[in-house]
Amino acid sequence: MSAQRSRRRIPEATVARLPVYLRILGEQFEIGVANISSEELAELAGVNAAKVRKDLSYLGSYGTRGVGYDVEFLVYQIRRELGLTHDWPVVIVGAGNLGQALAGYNGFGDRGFPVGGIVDIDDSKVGSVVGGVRVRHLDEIKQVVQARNISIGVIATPGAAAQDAADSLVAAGVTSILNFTPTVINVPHGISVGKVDLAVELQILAYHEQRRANAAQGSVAQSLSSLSIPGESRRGASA
Amino acid sequence: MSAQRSRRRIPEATVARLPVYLRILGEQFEIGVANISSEELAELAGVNAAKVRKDLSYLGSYGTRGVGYDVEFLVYQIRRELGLTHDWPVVIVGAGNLGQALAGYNGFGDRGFPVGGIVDIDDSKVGSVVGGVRVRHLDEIKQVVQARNISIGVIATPGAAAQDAADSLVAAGVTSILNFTPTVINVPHGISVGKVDLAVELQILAYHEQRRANAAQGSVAQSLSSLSIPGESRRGASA
DNA sequence: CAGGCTTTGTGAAAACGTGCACAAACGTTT
DNA sequence: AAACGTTTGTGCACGTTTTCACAAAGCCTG
Repeated sequence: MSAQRSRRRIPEATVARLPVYLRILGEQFEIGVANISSEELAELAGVNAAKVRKDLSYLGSYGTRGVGYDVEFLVYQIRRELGLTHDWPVVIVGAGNLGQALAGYNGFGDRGFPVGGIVDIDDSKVGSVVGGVRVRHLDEIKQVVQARNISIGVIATPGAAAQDAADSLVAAGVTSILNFTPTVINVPHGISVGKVDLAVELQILAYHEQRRANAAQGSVAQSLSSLSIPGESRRGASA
Repeated sequence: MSAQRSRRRIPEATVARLPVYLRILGEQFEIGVANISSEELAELAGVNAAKVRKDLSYLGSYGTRGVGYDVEFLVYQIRRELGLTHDWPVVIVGAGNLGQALAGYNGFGDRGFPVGGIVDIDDSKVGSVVGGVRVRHLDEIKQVVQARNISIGVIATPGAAAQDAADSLVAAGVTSILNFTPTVINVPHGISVGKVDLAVELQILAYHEQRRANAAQGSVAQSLSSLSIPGESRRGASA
């Protein structure tokens, strides 16, 4: 039974990076890499090596000094910490363009999040099959959620319907929501919300583009264009 | 003519929130709201009012004490700061499931990012029309980019092709990339990279779900699970 | 089994982001 | 024109995240 007691709480910034490490480690394992150093993993993830070590240290002391980390073991530990030891079926609200694309996207189920149901408010969509799942009416969401014990919902409706969708999801018993609309949704305490907004991402890039343009105009031609590595980072969810 | 000189650099966290304010302000303007306080805007955006004021203060002192902010003027200022005073056509690499969904998604062009081109490496896809744009071959990407003076590229390929796509985009002259694949890409200095990864978002939610489950098991059924309203934040790009 | 080389794990410092609290500034009312 | 209520703009303290730097711990070689 349980040897491990209460893990220290993992910082949100670290939680957001663990999936990236996980994916990379999985790939490395596939191609036969049995051991990896923080330096190598950092290179592949596009981050600082010290950050990798600190992130991994929240899982426990699973590295070997002078050697590195056992890839397979690390994969197991990260999966365990993220709660990926079993599947998390999701319910998609909205069977329009986006909902259909999401349902058809295999990289969804492949990564432990099978589509457990799709609902839509539009009768003309109900009954059709997308991604191998039959679309049911929004009114039946509670049955869908409870039948499969679903705790994660995805909102893929038009923005105007997002709050209604969120309310329906919460009423049906869902406790985590991934919102693909640009609308900000309100949920009760205790419900986690994640957001993906294409327009926001593009507008951030536009800001950098515009900044580049201004800088080029302000100063003269500058910059060496030596190759190097990028740099990513992530966001937090709720708390 | 340029009256304004060098703006102070805006923190990345603020840049990520400005699009959210912008959207809300646009909606408010549509329904006839001419003036708004930081408190009201904060409520609608799901953030702290002081944060709203600090964010807006990076644009300049455009509020009126005792009154609030002029909605229309604020919309203009944010758009100007984000570089949204003109369209930014984008080129999509990959005409598969995701690429087609993106091209067909109107909320893309509607928000100032029209699809200026789609390319794919697969000859069988070349020539078909998605979202009103004809798919061209990856080899022609440079012509596509230069003909429309495109500076933003979107990677919607399978993960394994992401680095190649990034290289092609950079070679074609694109300076900002939005990567929809789970693969981490390397780009030269000076190229901005944004990333959208469904699996990562879901895995973060899974972590919170699992944590909730553990907590419920660890302690007895406890009262209200205190934690969490929404609360979002965003990421930085490269440099 | 000692000495050298490598790599982890982590304290401590620096950088960054958030939220409180309040003076300054504005409109309104008397 | 003074007193009052409202709301901005920001200094400051606090919390979080990143980065540095190095001792501790392991392997390997001779």
